[in-house]
Amino acid sequence: MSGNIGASLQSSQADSPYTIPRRSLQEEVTVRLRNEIVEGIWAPGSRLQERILCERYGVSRSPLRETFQIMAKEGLLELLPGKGAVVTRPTMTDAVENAELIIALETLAIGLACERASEQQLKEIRKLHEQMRHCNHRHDITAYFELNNAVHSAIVAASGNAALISVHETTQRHITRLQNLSGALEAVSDESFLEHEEFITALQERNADKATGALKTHLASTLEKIKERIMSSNP
Amino acid sequence: MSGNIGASLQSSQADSPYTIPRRSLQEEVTVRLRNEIVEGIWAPGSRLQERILCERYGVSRSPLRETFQIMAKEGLLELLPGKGAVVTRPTMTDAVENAELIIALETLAIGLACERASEQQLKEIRKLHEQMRHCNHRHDITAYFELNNAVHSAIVAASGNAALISVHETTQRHITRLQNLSGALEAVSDESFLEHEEFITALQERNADKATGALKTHLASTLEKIKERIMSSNP
DNA sequence: CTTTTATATATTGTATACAAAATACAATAA
DNA sequence: TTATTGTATTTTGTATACAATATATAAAAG
Repeated sequence: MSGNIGASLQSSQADSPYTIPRRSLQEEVTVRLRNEIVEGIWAPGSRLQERILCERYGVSRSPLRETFQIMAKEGLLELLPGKGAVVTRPTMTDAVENAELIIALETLAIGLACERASEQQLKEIRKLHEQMRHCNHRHDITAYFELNNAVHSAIVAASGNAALISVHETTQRHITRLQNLSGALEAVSDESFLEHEEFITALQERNADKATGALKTHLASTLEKIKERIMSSNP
Repeated sequence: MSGNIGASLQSSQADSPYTIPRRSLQEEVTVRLRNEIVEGIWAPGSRLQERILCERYGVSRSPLRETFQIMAKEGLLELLPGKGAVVTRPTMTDAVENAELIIALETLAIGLACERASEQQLKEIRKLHEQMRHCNHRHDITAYFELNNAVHSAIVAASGNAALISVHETTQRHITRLQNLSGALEAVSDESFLEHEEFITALQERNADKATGALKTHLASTLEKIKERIMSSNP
């Protein structure tokens, strides 16, 4: 199997005299399983049998079970004692809850970023935003969507608050998963893009009030659109 | 050893014909180790050797290592590949970051609670608050502190947002740990209690604007006091 | 005496083994 | 047929075994 983590790792050694990669099998498995669940490869409600996944990734049960604990903590798996791991089944409620949460997180982040972001970071954010403009013109929804996540992550990163960054990452992942599962990519409209431009500009001006206001408006309307799409796809 | 989880669990069966407890050793160990780190029994920077903890809890390495992953995810342990688990060393920066985060979380929560809390929940919150009043009079700082956490948790619970509840729990735990380590229990002053009363009252009136404003004020001033205490205890 | 290197010990990362529980399935009774 | 019960199989929970890495200690070189 080409994706055999165990086999591929055994022959890999230090990449350079300075950097020490030292990643455990568990870390590799975590990244892969997490991505596969977020991408919808493992359907909600699926039972993940240890033997199957051990064979898939070419690892034994020990690292896999450690991964299971992490994924459960992240809310992607549910561990039923004595029964095993089941992929969580996101609901409309989950979507709303995570959206409410991420709005609060990003509102905090952009306010902090207005104070603390380096000029370099602001430039990078603007750059990503301009790439979004390009994708909007070309109607490249997938790239637009990925860039959008990248912009929001970059703003949170610019807040410099590690605790916030960590929570945001998990929350954003949940939302991405929901969008993948429902097929509801964020609406790419000129109107939505203009909202986006507004808080990016305010951020560059380090105008916290304006930035938080514009961001809240944008996220609220985005949430509404996502809700509509989910509703129409789940009749 | 009296705290031997493995031995005590082996003989424990279903508590009632209806509820099936079914807790794994890993869950038991997680609860215990987490509490011990939060309480400061394991000092920041301590290396947690598997053999030692296995003996302490009377379990083998498998459940312990699963616990390690969870604790690392929660930010209480750092897992150094090849070297093992080290108890994280909270910094002043961590305190500020978590405080910024929890303010945002609780602000969101109280707003949602104003809309969604049941009358029963509001009554319960008021009850806890009245107990705080009592502790304030008696200068029972420890009980006051615990009740304070309970009130804030209850408000978050009343938001009905599971994602928010989960993140808040972890964040509050970090802050509690910081207070335990620094010996900086929340300042119990009449002024602080009056601030507290203000947002509790606003919540009961379901006045979201007033409640969020009062809560923000209270948390900000609490943060300042904690900062002062940490500063003075870490010269 | 300090530094280095070699060796031994300890500790972790991963795999496997074993027992208990859950699931699947077939045989039997109603 | 449907329900039930007993049995076989699978799967999990936990413990242990083994190999690789890291740490500690001691010997040797400077």
